[in-house]
Amino acid sequence: MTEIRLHNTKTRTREVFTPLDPENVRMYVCGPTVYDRAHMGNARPAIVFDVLYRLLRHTYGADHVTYVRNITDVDDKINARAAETGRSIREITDETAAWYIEDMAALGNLTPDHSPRATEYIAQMVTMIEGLIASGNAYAADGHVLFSVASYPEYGALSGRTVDDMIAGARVEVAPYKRDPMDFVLWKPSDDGQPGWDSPWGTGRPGWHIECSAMAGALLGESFDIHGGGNDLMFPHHENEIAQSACAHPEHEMAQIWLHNEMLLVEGRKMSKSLGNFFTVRDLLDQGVPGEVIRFVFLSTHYRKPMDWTEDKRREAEATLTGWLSVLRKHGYSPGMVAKLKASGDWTADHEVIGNLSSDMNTPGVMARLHLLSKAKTAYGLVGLAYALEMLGLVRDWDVLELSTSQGDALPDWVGPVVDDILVQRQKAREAKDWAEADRLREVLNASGVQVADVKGAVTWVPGPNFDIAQLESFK
RNA sequence: GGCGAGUUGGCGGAGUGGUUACGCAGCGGAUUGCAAAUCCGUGUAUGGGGGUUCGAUUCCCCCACUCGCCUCCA
Repeated sequence: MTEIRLHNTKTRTREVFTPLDPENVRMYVCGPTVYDRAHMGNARPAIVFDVLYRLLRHTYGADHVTYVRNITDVDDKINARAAETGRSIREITDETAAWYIEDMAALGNLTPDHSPRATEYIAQMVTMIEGLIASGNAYAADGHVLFSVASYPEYGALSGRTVDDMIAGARVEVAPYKRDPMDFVLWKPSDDGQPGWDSPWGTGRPGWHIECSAMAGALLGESFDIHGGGNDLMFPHHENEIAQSACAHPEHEMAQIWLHNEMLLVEGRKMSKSLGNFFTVRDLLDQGVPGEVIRFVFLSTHYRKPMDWTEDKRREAEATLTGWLSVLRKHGYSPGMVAKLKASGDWTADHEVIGNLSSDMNTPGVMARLHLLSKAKTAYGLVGLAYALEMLGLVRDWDVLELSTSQGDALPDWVGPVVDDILVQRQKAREAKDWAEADRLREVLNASGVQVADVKGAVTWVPGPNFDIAQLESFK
C-alpha cells in the first residue's frame, strides 16, 4: 500500500496520513451555501477533494471511506435572495442544491456518501450550543448566543494568529452584547420574515459556523480524519469550527488533518463580478466546454497553488485530452476490452501515478506521467493511462471515448455526406494531380473547421474546435 | 498593520543536497504532390544578497516583488 502524505494546515508540514480507523476513513468538506449557481471557484474544492476521495477509496477500499460534503441552506444571503425575488427560501435552496449536484457531476465528481443540509441538523446544533453554554464556553445575550473566544486558549492556532493580532486588525464587528470583540455568533434571533426555529433562546437561527461542527459530529463522530475546504475558510470559519468542537468534545480532536485548496484566478486576476471575469460552471458548460476539460485544467495545477483559468489552458487541456482518448480508441479501448482487462487482473494502476497522487495530491506530476504513458504502442501498454483516466474521473464511459459535450453528436444528418463528398472529390483531384483543385477543397474544409487526417490512404475527419457548419451550407 | 502562501525556460508546470521532469509554442528531420495529423530529435530557467556545505534550484537568514486571508467569498 502506498503511503499517503498530505500537507496539514494545522502543522504546516507534510505528514504521513494514518487513518484513525482504516476500515472507515472519514472526510468532511465544506460545501456550498445554496443561493446561486456554483461559480468556478466553487468547483475547485469539489474537484480537489473528489480526487482525494478517489485516492482514499483506491487505497483503503471503496467501502471503507466516508465522504461528507454539506449543503448550507440557512444563511442571510439566501434570505436576501428570497426577499429580492419574492420566492420562498425552500424553493431557492432546493433549486440551487439540485443545480450544484448537477454541475459537480458534469465535472466528473463522485457523489459524496452524505450531503447533509444544515436545516436538517438544527436540533443537533441546539444541543451543541446548550452544551457549550453549560461548559462555560458560550453565553446568551440579547437573544443571541455567542461563543466566548477567551474560554478557548488555543483559538487562532489553525490560521496562525492570536486574538491580540486580530483585535489589532480591528475589523471585527463590535456588537454591544459581545463580551469580547472576537466572540462569534452561534445563534441569533429571527424576526417574522426570517427563517426561525424554536430554541431555549427564543425563535432564531444558527450562526454561520455551528452547522459544520454539528453535521460533522453527527455523521463522522467527534474525531475524524480529514477536514477540507478553500483556504479563505481557514479563518474564521474553520477556526470557529475547531473552537466549537474542541470545547464541546474536549477529549477529542475534531480532525486529524486540515487541508485547504488555494483560490482561483481568471486571466491572472481574482474572479469578481466587478471585473467582469466572473462565471459559473454552467456558463462554461453551456459554451460547450466539456466537463472533463474543466476538470483537466483544475488537475493541471497543484491544489495548494493559486490557479489561473485561462483560455490557453482550456485549449491545451482539450487538445491533450482529445489526443489521449484518440490513442486509446485507436488501440481498441471499449467497454468489452476494459471488462476483459479487469477480469484478467491486468487492469492495474501505474505505480508512479499513485505515487504522485499519494504525495500531497501532486496532480500536475500525474499529468506528466500520463504524457509518458500515452506514448505506449500497445493496448496493454496503455493500461496505466486508461486506469488513471478512469480513476481521476476524466473518462466516464468507455463506449464513447469522446469529450462529453463535443458537438459531433449534434450534427445535422446532411453534414456527414457533404463532408464525405468533398473528401471524395478532393481525392479524385489528387489522383488527377489537379493540385489547385485539391488545395481549394482542403481550404473549404479548413475554413469549416473540419479536421481531416490522411493516414496511409485512409481518410477520416472530425469536427474540430472551430467547426463552423455555415461554411458547408453551399455544398448541400 | 497582523497572518499565510508563493517567485523555476517564450508560456504552463513538477521533482530534487551533486547529470534540472513533463506539456505547449519554437527550431531541425522523417512522412506528404504541398500541407494537416503523426513520429523522431533539439535550444532555453531555478527573483536578489548572505550563510551552512566538497557541492544549494533544494537547507537557514535577510531583502524585493506577487497573491490570498484578516470584510459570514470555495
